[in-house]
Amino acid sequence: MPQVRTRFAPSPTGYLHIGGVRTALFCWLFAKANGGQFILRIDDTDEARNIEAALAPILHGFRWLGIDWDEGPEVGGPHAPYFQSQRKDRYRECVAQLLDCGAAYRDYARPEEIQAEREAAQKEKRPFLYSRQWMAESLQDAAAWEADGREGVVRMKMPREGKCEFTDLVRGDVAFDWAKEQDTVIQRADGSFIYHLASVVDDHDFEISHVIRAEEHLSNTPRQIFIAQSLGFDLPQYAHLPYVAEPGSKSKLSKRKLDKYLKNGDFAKVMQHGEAIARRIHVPITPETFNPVIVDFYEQVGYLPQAIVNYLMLLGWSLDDKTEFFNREQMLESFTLERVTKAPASFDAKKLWAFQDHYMGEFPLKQKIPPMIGYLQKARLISDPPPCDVGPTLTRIVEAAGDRIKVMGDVLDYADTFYQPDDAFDYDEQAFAKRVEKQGAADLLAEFRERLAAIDDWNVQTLEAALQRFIEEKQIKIGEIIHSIRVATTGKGVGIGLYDCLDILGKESTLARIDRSLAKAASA
RNA sequence: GCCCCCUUCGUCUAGUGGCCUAGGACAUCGGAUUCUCAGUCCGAAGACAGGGGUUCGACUCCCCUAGGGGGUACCA
Repeated sequence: MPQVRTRFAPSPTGYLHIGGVRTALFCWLFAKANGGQFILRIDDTDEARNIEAALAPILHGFRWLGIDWDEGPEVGGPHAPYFQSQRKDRYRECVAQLLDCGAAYRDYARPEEIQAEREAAQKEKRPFLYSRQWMAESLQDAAAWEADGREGVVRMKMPREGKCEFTDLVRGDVAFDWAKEQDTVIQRADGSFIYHLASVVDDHDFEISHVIRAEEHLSNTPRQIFIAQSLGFDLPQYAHLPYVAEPGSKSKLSKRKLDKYLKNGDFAKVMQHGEAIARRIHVPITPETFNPVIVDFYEQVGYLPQAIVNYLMLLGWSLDDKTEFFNREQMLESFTLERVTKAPASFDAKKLWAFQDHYMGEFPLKQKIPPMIGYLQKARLISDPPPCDVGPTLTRIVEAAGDRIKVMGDVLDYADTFYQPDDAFDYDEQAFAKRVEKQGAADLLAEFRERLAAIDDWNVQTLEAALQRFIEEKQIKIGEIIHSIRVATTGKGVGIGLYDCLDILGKESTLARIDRSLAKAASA
């Protein structure tokens, strides 16, 4: 096989769409699995103003996911520039060549005139084909029409017989009638260039061997093939991927329909969970920047990139009937286009969550600590720079929390109380009412507080022993006391194991917190 | 309207004529374990879009219908 080169061509929109990443991932995977290169090209044909700013989050997102590019923005490469906005001279040259060889023509029809022909055809239920009435056969034609105030566009003079046949690496053999293909515009009246022309020229110039893109381009392929062939280019291999569909439907996933997706329970849960974290770390929550259709959402909330990549890889691809987890090497070893599915796959935020759960579980404790310190800082629970003793304590907390922490941001829920002052930590009032203010609970708590006060050697074992002895003497079940201790010392109804909790807190804090809670209960 | 593509449990999928009374995963629902929560273990329920062919035999091949999606743009 000749050198494999694939490309992904994002538009600088300011955000990285989850569906776009999936397509890019497959391009990257295919290139890397075949010892090739992955190129990033920027589709900024329409006069985008602030390209740099709109591009930054996209490049950042790719890097975060570990999808690195061999050529493109910021890294350059032998075919630079990789921005369509900077390649207009080249497109102009190609249009001239197309005009010269007769594959394209200048057309002076007004949009209304084309529209009228189209409607007439539809009325008669026959396929529309432009009459080429305003096709300039000569310079004189052109001059005359221009004098008439008409504006010219450049159209491809598509073949009107035969079939366009090609083999798609995902779809198999596909065929289109040439006669059904419109004389597509390649250059607008204002001189700007249409995507199809730019794309074909770029793919050729950048030596792209495999055009892997979303299936919405399948129907566009014949016209691109014609443009490429007319320019004398060798054709790349094509592979059209099914698009990523919205939760619970087969429509294409779109950033704009967030409201609709939030009606889906699983999607809503993931969103709410993310929002709760975002609020605590002061990340603005707007549909434009913060929602589960955008990759940045996951980075903010603290998902692991490998979870996202693994999930996305399995959206429209599978190795067999069993294998679910792939590390980098396994991905590259097993990825093939042949095993890409043909039908669209809906995005299931809950399943992504399950992958996150898995990868978080095997992520080394030590490596969790630095990012988690970041969350504590952003939530203003600790200073920046962090106090030097934060590491060991946080490690104990995180270890005790175990797999309760699903994403990095969850650390806030389990650690916050340990970083708040004994006289000012927050209470979950509902839990407090249920467990501390309950009949008799405060008395038991007060009694057990004295047992705690008597412990000299404060550790998990002695704490557990003390509580066990206490419930035996009192002839009560552990459930009758343990919850009130938890709420009294942490303010929360749920949390890490109680003995770990008290040990981390230390004797002094534990007693102070119980006292504060008893006072609070008494005053209620 | 015309052209093209697609269609297996709620979701992601395995399945290339007999291995399928259709397998796995997520979600769901039970039950067990546990100091809460999370987890873990065990179990249950759940699909070949419909109709015709072809064949000894069809989830697998062919045709039709329906549904979904895309294209038909001086959008990408």
